[in-house]
Amino acid sequence: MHVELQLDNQICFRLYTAARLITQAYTPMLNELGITYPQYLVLMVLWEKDMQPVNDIAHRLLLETNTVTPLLQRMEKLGLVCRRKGEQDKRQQIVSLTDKGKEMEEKAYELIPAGMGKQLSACPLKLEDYQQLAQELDVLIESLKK
Amino acid sequence: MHVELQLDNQICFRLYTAARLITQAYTPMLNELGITYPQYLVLMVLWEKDMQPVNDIAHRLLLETNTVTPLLQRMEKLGLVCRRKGEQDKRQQIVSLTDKGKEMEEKAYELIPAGMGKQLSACPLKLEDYQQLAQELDVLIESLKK
DNA sequence: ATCTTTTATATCGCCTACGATTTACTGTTA
DNA sequence: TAACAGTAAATCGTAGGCGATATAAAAGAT
Repeated sequence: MHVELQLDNQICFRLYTAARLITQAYTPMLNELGITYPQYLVLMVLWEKDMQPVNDIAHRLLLETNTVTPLLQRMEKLGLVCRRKGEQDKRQQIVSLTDKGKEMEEKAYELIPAGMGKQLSACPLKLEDYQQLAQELDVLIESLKK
Repeated sequence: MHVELQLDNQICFRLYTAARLITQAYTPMLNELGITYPQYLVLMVLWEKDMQPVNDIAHRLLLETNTVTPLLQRMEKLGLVCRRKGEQDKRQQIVSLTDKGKEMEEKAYELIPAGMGKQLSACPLKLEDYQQLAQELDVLIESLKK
């Protein structure tokens, strides 16, 4: 078989796998919070800056609105966010955190860094390795978004 | 907000994003082949070694059988693989490539390395960077699979 | 040999992702 | 201002991922 087509030689397969596995590592903590990983991402975006239109959230996460809209609808049902029409631009839906959504930041702060630290304690990567990894991923991401 | 919970500080968000974007980069070539990225992964596994039970394919890809089974069912409909009961162990389904599935390797070899090279030509990462990235991802993956 | 446990797949339900299309509203132009 | 092009969300359909459960066959125990 062609060497170029071997699974072991593919950066994409590694990214695909690493992304799934590290998301799975978040799951126990996220289960305690009652949310999923993409929902956690949306909350992080809103913790940084509350009251954003759907498009801004989607751009921040590099997702399409047809992914984010249903995500927000589910989060609204969970009582984490609320959505209301934009006042200057009525096409927009402005998404804001409910009290429950805001309070979840403290709970996440108590659970997630500790939980991930525990799960990655066996991982021999050092702080510099993570920083380098982050930097290389940023370069790759920047090149791939058109 | 807590620095630990900022999107920009999260390796997981980078992996999640990089995985999605690089998969999207494969899509134009995979569309020409009429398959999806996970289907391409299964084909690569079978190009390496034909006639494998569902479990072996799933283990190779670090996926669950409840992901792989429907994937294989769709690939069977596309005429890429066929499945038949194992002879020694009748619980197993042995998956093998059809002629169409085998021929796709050559087409993939013509399309994919060239297509990805083109899309990553703007990416400033060098060969050593990719090798290092691959190595760090392998370490991370190894630590995360239980 | 029968009963129990384990194992290999399959099925079900929910939640993403995302291409394609639709709807409502805005901004622009004739 | 009436028509039109552009934009923000929403909707629809298809294909993953994955937890939970079901089913059938194999392996082990009594």
